[in-house]
Amino acid sequence: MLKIPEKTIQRLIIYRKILNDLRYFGETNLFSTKLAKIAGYSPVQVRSDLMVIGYQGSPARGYDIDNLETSIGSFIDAPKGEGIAIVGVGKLGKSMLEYCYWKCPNLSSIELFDVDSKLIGTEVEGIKIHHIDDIEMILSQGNIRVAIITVPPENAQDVAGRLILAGIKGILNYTPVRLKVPEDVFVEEMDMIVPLEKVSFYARQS
Amino acid sequence: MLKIPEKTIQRLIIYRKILNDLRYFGETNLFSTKLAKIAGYSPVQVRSDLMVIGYQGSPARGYDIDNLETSIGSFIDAPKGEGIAIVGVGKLGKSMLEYCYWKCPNLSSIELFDVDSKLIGTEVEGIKIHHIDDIEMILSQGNIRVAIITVPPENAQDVAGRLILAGIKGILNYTPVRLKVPEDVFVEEMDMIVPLEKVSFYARQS
DNA sequence: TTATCAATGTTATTTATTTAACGTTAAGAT
DNA sequence: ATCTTAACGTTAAATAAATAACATTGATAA
Repeated sequence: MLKIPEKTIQRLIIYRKILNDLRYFGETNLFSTKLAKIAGYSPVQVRSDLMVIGYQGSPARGYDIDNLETSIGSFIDAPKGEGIAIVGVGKLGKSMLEYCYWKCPNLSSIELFDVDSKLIGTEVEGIKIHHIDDIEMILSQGNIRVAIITVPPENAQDVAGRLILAGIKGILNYTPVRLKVPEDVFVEEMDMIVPLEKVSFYARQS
Repeated sequence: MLKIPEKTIQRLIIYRKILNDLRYFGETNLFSTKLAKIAGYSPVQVRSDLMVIGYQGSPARGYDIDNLETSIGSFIDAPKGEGIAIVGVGKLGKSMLEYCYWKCPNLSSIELFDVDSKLIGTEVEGIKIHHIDDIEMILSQGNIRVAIITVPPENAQDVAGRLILAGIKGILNYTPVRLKVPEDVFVEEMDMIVPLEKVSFYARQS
């Protein structure tokens, strides 16, 4: 399978969000220049990204917003919706849950896990928290391939290992730990100290 | 000034964290191979990154952990520590605050802002929450150049504008809004939907 | 003292990504 | 009907980033 650059995928997701917003405001079509300006890229970048998904616009009318949004969706999204697991239901985990719960249109299911016995069995947003030992049992039922890790750093690698055994193929790692995973597992680093220090650095350069 | 690639800066920050951990466990020196393995990059990558900061190792002993950590620090960090402002003290803002408060060694000050009158004047981690209208007044006193935006999307652009007027040069944008900023302001997009959809996509590819 | 050797620093090559160039298309005007 | 034009799709060039190649270092041991 042809490997599509991560940056292209990221931009497509951003385009889709913008198109969604514009459609909400009643817009029906737009040109690459406008999309580029809103997204913060160049028009050529936009056009060559759209080439990847094979979407055809018209020189006269540009892109049909509704159509393009749908096209990006069918390229990016899991056809039957994505199920995710959130491991670690602390403050950050709860933030994530609420965010996903309300803002992710393509989420078909969310499972919550923790080790704290005081939390097990309680509910957040109507979703019950399971003990982490039940991960394999629960994940084997649904077709959940994505997990979010929001546990203390010392438990991160262990949790990652269990998730992978349970069939997880994509991880959002909110811990500062560098996870060791098989190469068919996709890890996105979500630690917030790195970007904070990075922004601090570049803010000073300007 | 020579522009240093963002990826290099990110990796340097990651190296520094790893070195700090190793030092904590009593290690004194290491080779590029080991650092690369832990970080998940190639040894050449590590060496050429370290070239950027001009750090010299020894073919026989590799890199002195203590020295290298300090060298990266003096390259990356603000000499007198960095002050940051967090705008929007909801669940996510509070998570961020706690995280920064406990985990960021180089933070010299944190200011909190919100619009909710119920929050103004109350404290989190002993830090008082100010009204957003006081941003310019308060930021003009300290030398705060970095801000974290964790407000509802509809207020994001307005907040960004005010921050920039108040002299902010770097922004961590936790909203899904594409901010319009002058080009001397560095923005790091922290929206979590994009990476979630991205991981979902690549998890399906494998 | 000198030869060995493993790991470094640096330059060159390759690969990936972005930007530019240019031919193509189709609506609207002449 | 044909010309103009602005934006598209695609190929080519330029830039940026990662990798490979190789010369350099300096501690160790013969």
